[in-house]
Amino acid sequence: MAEKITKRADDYSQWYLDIVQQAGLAENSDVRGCMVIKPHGYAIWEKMQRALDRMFKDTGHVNAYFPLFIPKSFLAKEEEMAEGFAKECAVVTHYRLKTIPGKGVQVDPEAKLEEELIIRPTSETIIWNTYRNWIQSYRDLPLLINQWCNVVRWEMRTRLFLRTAEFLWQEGHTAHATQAEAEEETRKILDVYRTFAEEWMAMPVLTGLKSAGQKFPGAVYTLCIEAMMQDKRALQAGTSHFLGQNFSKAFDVKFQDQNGKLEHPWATSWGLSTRMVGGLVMTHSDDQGLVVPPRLAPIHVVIVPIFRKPEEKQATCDAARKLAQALGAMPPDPWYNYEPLTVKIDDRDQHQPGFKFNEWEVKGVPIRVELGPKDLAQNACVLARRDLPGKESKMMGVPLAEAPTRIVGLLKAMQSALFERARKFRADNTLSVDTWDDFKKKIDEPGGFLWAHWDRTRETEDKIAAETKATIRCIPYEQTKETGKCVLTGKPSEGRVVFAKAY
RNA sequence: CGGGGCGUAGCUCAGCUUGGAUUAGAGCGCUUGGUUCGGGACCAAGAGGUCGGAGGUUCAAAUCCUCUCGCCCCGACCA
Repeated sequence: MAEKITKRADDYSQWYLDIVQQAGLAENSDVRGCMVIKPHGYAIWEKMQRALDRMFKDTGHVNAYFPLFIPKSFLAKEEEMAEGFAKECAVVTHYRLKTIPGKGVQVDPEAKLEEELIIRPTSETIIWNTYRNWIQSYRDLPLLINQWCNVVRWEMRTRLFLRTAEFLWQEGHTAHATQAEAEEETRKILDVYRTFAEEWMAMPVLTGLKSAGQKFPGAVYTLCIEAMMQDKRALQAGTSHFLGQNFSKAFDVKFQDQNGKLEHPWATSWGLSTRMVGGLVMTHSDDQGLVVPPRLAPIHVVIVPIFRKPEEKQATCDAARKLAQALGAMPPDPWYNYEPLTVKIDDRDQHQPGFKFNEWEVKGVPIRVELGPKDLAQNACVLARRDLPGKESKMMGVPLAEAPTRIVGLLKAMQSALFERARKFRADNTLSVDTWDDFKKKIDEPGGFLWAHWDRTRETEDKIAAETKATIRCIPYEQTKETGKCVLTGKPSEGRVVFAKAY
């Protein structure tokens, strides 16, 4: 355990892989492009799930589950979606193997499926095929359903969490009687995502509209939250789509309104995936290891008792257990989703304290408590915050009786400090550009988010992408009204959009 | 899918050019015992590898050849 982590400044993508590996988040599996999410990584995902799930429930959504397999013909019913996903679909063609003595197994050619099944890259088709039977009256609407599941997109090039062939996510699929209501839902979910990203992940995000070139195939438009990683590249962190009547028409879903008239319902869909775990790593972690925002930390506090003699071990561990109990008994707080604080006591005697300090720093535990004979003698302990590493920032001589309250205070302080730091980083790496020369220069150096005018055409967007590798990340909601000239073509523009190189 | 790099112990790698005396090695990690213990301890003794896989050349292959699989980087692609 605990070797060197490549410095961010030396090799950012190696640094990312080192963090993921050494913090025990995930590893590559023997299946190309598919990862094994290890307990510590999965625990973070579970925390994300619980926080998001509560937010979905609080906004009236319910969970359900739809099949992994989708008849191939379903995909074809919505043409734009078929086009968008055809190239990355895994296909099931047979339903049986046969064993060959001494040679293992082979696909039984007799067992060919009449209709091939694709493995869901997303579930709009099977869900809207099901909704046809569920929706008859305006009284059946709105239908507000979410599912937590895995999906498969056969990616050429994969990176742990950020882009894998199989990943975990939630996908919401709603049906509404009116266009206005569906559009409101699309916005409402975007707001849920923004709140989740900023308040739970401590990850500042831009919210806005995707350009036509970047939207979800099958959507009328796509809204997104977009974050900046520490290498100044953009990460699409969540998307919410207004689907219009595209799927209700494709799957012939109709309802009778109050006047007895048959109408196609209006749809939305929205998703957020395990990619967010990668985003979390790349937003907060440092050269020492993982940094997890306290609200999503699987372990909030680690207590390291310090001892040499058996009686010291006894005494410090007793005190550690007492403190852990006191922390666990803190009143339920929506701030950590009404869950008890999790506390780990590291009483292993095969490692020295210094080793343990480093190991828990690599794993990103927000608060460390050091508890040795000297502290015990004055009924105190030492506290250290993960985002302020080093000996200097330790808080010495904190009375044990006050420790639980102090720790909760530190967790909250750390959460906001992480958010502020990330926000400042984004602000420091965001600039406006007005000329094409300036754009080409600044997209490479210094890089980051470039606010620029754009003539709203697909051709210009593609040209800029081809020449600079920068894409339009979003057309932000929050911006000052300003007319100008497209940075490439000079044609009139009614507002700036954000360009960046993206993951 | 194209270009490049790399696959030898759990991890990082040496050995390969010039095939054979290396009985396949080192450091870290792991096991056992002892001394240690407030920022990655030390000593000793151990366990652990069909050299990514399959063919081929040869008296002899980790080493040479062919094919194949995987990983990393760059490109193309990417809701």
